[in-house]
Amino acid sequence: MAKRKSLRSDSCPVARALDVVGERWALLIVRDAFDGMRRFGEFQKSLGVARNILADRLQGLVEEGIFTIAPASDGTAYQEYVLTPKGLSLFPVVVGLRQWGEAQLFDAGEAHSTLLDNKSGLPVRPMQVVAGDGRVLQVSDTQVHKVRP
Amino acid sequence: MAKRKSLRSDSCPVARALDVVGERWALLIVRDAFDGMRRFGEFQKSLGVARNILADRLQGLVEEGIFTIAPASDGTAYQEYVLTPKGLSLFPVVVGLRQWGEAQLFDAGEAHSTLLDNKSGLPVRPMQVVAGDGRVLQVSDTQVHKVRP
DNA sequence: GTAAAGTGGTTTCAAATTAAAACCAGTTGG
DNA sequence: CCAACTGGTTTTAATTTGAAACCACTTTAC
Repeated sequence: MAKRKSLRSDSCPVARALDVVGERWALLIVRDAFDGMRRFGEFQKSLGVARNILADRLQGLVEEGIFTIAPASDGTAYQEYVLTPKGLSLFPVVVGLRQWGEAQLFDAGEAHSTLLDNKSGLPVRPMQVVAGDGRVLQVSDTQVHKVRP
Repeated sequence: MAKRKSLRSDSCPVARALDVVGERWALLIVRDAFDGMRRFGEFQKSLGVARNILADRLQGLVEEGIFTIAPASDGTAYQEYVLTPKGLSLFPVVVGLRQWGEAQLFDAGEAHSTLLDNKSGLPVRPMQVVAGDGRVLQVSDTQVHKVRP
């Protein structure tokens, strides 16, 4: 196939975002990091992904500033992959995907993991698009304001 | 390469969601649909994607129940791709990606499109993870409650 | 009514990407 | 100090991708 067209310079933020994290493994790695994983081997075991692919993706995510490489926190000479603020700010995206998956991709009665608020132990609220005055918005309540290309 | 491992049966909703929409074009097609596009040609022109790829992706999204095929609304014999409720419910995911892109992938002063509330004409609020009692949660305020695998 | 243009694909083919497995060097544990 | 662990890289083969050509049906223009 011809080389993938880069969307990095697209004026649409969705396109740019997907150019960076819109790949089979990227957000799963980030999800695992939200879950506390930091080591190459932890990600590899959790995801079952080929090691070369994982190495490539992690390097890409580091280049994108989503992870940083830090010395291992257990005192060994190994390294860890730690989320940057840029990576941490993907939290709402991953939670949105999680909730969509929970609602749309599981049979009734089929078990799945859930995201809980530590303080109350209860599930978090469904993600919603909210206007400045607090109204919950549907697609039809919004429009994209385009800038000149 | 070996055939891609399916995540369809993974107990993590994030993994299942990415198995369905975690592909370069899927959410861009959905984004265009949010923007009012319905015809094959509209998507093709907007995305610049090869037609065989677009045909394949649209067929997959129809099979997943994210789009339905409907007769053209302009009275011609052609067809249109219309979002189902399942597809419409991806709205918070796409908005989350948009806002992450806006915040992290544009230089200061670089123009980008924005999502506006029709009623006020103002940008929508940033997506946030919120607890039942209304507290805004960070990653560290939450944990995934796993079910038996 | 017919020809040209538009719509919505499918087919073909070369190049790029992916994955599995083997391999390897430095580190750690016993 | 030797075996196992960690974090990769290399090799190889299959799969996926994309561009372009092709095609059939529909609509529009004349």
